[in-house]
Amino acid sequence: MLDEAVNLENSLEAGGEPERRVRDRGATERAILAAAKRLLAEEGFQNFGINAVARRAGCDKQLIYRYYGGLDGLVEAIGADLGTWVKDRIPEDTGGMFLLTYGDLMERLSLLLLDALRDDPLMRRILAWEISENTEQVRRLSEARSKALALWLERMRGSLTPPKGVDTAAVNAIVIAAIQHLVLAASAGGQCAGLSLKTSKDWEKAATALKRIVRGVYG
Amino acid sequence: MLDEAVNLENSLEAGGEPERRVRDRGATERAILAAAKRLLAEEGFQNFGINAVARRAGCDKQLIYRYYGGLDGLVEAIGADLGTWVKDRIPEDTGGMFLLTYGDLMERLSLLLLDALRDDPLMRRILAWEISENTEQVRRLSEARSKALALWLERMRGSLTPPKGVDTAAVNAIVIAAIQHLVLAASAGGQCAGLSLKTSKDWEKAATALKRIVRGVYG
DNA sequence: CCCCGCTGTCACCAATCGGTGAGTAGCGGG
DNA sequence: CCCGCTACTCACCGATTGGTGACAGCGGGG
Repeated sequence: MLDEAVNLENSLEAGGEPERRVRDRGATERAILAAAKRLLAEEGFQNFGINAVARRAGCDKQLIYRYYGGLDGLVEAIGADLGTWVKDRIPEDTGGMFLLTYGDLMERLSLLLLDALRDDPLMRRILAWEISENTEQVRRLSEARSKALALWLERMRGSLTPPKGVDTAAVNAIVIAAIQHLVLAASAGGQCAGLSLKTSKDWEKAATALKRIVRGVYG
Repeated sequence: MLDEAVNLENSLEAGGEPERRVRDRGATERAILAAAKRLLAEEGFQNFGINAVARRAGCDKQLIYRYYGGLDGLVEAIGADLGTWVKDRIPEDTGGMFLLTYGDLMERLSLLLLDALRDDPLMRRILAWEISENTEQVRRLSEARSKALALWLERMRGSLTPPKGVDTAAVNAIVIAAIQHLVLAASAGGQCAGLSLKTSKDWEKAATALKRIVRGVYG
């Protein structure tokens, strides 16, 4: 998949013979999808359009219309691809520790989510997109992302029962919101609410504070 | 200021006589700024451009170049205008309660910030902009917004000393991040991490959870 | 074998973008 | 009254956008 993308991309400026493309619809489709994902991850949703994707995929935009029915279909394909996100981010074992309290679990999950978002530019861009626009396109993508996140959380939680007397849904949503905004702000401007978020030392402080907050509610 | 803006805007489609504009540079400048702020607040940064602002202000874009030196200058003017945000949002008295603990203060501040952001579309759009782009334009605007927020927090805090043993800067940054993301997500999609944020009942639940979190760290 | 279909390319469309230079219109001072 | 300064408008530029129709070339089935 990646090889094909690179090949297609380079075929634009590769000197020498014209380097005729192989006629392989499947490969082209995958190359387009890969190019779209890379483009979105690297450049953001601002300049994400038919022309840009076609340019990066090294093919004509007409093919995007033909194979995906336009940008909407392509975005939908990206959303469908997001389902794989979960599998990649689930450690098989719990790292030797088991029989956790809910507090232990949420602390661990928070830090895992923080790290996962920190090195997933595509997810970050989608998150920013969700916040900035409210088109049908984005709504579908948002739904896919949300479902993936929910599934991830559910898998990680296992069979642990949440404590009583606390609105865990609301509390967890706020914790997740904090994590997401922290990562987004850091990724965009290197800081959040005056807190610098550049060096790994900065992130340690943030992680410590996050742990403290989670521990504060869940003991 | 508002009257002028409305007047200028309507002068486009107002039937009847041409409704000649008065030649008043100051008024035009203010009308442009007001139009820009309204446009940004209502439409977001996506379609925020010279043409759109001029269209909404009911004047030629050339005037924007002349009076503000282009979009950058106009954005800068918006940023400068953000300084007034603080004054509008500071209640004169502390509502009868004084001599608060730091926990009391942060709880109150959190809820105030939540509400303030909830009914300030311009601030929300700027926030979303900060997260989605990293141009010099946005960086300046971000700085102005950040400074306004910091000033607001400082004014509200008064002379209360923070507790020891806690990285209040980091913790507060995370709390603020949570609030901001909550409001942004709600404004865009009506929910955040599976938590619905539409009805006032939804928001009560969120506020309660937020209070619980703040109380958890600051006692 | 030829022909049809599928893959891929190219040329073109109207609309909009940011940006600029030249020209018009009205107010105020002499 | 008239002239000049200034606020303001208009027309145009090249670039880019999303979108469409026509065409080229290879390959497999009749």
